[in-house]
Amino acid sequence: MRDTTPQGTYKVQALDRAFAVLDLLGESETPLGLAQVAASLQLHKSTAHRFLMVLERHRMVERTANGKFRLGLRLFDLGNRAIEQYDLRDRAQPHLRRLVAETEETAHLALLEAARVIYIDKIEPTRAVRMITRIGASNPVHCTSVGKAILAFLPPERAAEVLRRIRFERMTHRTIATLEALRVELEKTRRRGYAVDDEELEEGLRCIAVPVLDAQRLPVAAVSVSGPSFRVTAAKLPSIANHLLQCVRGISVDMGYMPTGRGARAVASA
Amino acid sequence: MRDTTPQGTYKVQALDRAFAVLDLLGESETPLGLAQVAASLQLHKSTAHRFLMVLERHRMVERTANGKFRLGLRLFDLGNRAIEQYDLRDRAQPHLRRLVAETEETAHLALLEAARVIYIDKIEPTRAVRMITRIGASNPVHCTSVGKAILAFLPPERAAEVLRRIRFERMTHRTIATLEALRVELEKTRRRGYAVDDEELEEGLRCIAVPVLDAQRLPVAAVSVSGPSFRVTAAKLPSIANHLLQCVRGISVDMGYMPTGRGARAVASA
DNA sequence: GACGCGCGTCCCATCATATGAGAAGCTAAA
DNA sequence: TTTAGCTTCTCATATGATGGGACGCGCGTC
Repeated sequence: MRDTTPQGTYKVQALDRAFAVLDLLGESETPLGLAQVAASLQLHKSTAHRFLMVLERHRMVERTANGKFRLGLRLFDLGNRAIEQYDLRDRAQPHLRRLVAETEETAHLALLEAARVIYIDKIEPTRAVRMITRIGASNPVHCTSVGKAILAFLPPERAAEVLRRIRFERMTHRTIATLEALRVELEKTRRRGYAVDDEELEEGLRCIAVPVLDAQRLPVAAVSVSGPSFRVTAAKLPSIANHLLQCVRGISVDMGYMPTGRGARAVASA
Repeated sequence: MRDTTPQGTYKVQALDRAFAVLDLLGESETPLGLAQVAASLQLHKSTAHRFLMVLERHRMVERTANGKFRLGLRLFDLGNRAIEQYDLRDRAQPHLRRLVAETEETAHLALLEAARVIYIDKIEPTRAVRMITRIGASNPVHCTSVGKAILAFLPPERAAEVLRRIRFERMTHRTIATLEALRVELEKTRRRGYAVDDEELEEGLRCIAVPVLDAQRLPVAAVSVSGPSFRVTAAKLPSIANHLLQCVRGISVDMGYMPTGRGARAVASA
């Protein structure tokens, strides 16, 4: 396994011990007494006591009515801040780079907002013709592969909400123009596990996308590969889709959404 | 006087510093560099560096691509374990969902800690405008309905303890600003059995809350319904309060606080 | 009631530990 | 190339954590 612990050096005994206490309390089903903590971690009573008091002052642990210790709510607070400021973008970037290297086409990372998709990152292959997309820009869901990828795997009620909001603007002669046609297309997307935009947003541009699923297997974003139709041919789609699936799986693991690297296919659940 | 300041003593410098680092990163919108951290906390570069390396080893912080630091996912993990131990949240959820279905407004579940309330769960109606509250966040007791709901039903000596700690920050022009005014409000809350926050935290936001009582009839949490003042009108309050009371009664039963489903009204004991 | 036991709290002399000055690296911009 | 700003690393020092041990409390047993 690629070890992410480059240096075992850098030690602060007090911190290692304190975190061991938190770990222990986190593992334990029930609150633990001072003596139990001290014994489990081979700490002297007085040492354990001091740590617990300090941790309590920081609300990292708290005491139950009978004086036992358990994890405190400050952790809950910090934890929520951690994922909040945590952005998908930084995590996804290395995976996107690899994807671009593999496919030699442009990759996008996008989020769904209302009935539009917003591109939060874009990676281009070095020698490709520049695409005109701008990070931060948005497009309607119904004519983008990222939009369809997210929509297809959203729970029905949330998908319905988005569908209601779509105004079927026509971008090219191939743009999906009706709710019914879109429904059919989403079903197709679910079955094959990836979404395709075949010149529906822009003439000559073909894209393919898969959703990034969170721990609840809900799509939080989508990754796409886009390129000129003459290079991104129908025959190549399955192979590109495969790279995409590997890519989003990597992202999910890095986000902590999937416990291990192996897990089943990221999509194709329904 | 019997000091409630449990311990100003008990110090472990290393821990205080480490938690200061986590606080800082939690406050900051963007990831911070080593130099920024060291400067903000008046630590020496090398000290800050050592701490960050250790924190990183424990996955309490992580580094962005450009080497800056932000909170790590271990905190998210521990934070979730922290609330798991109160299984209040899990047990309450179905009841909250029903409440939201009935009222079509946002419901919150909150705990009291020190002189603040911490939101541990939030359920939003499907088509509501999203509220900005973040799970894990906290607010002062005196300007929230959940805070007042808990405070009003706490035994006098424990309530006094909390009251002493309140710093009457003003959030809107309606925020309760004095201890006396708050006392009157709490008395009113006790009499009618539910607490109201009438734009005291945020302009245009009205909330109503009732406490969740444990087996000893002591409040352990509170449930609130919040919505824009134009929808949550004064006329609707009694009806919403009724739904709330049913909701917390259900929670109490599920938690094993009340032997049967019928028991008397959850509140209105005093 | 007295005793023993387990547990949490507290104190303080000792020395292991964290500390921080500073040097060395690294990268990007001038 | 130099400079500036940042991170990484080393090491002698004394600060700050450590843990032995005393104390007190509550509980169950004799």
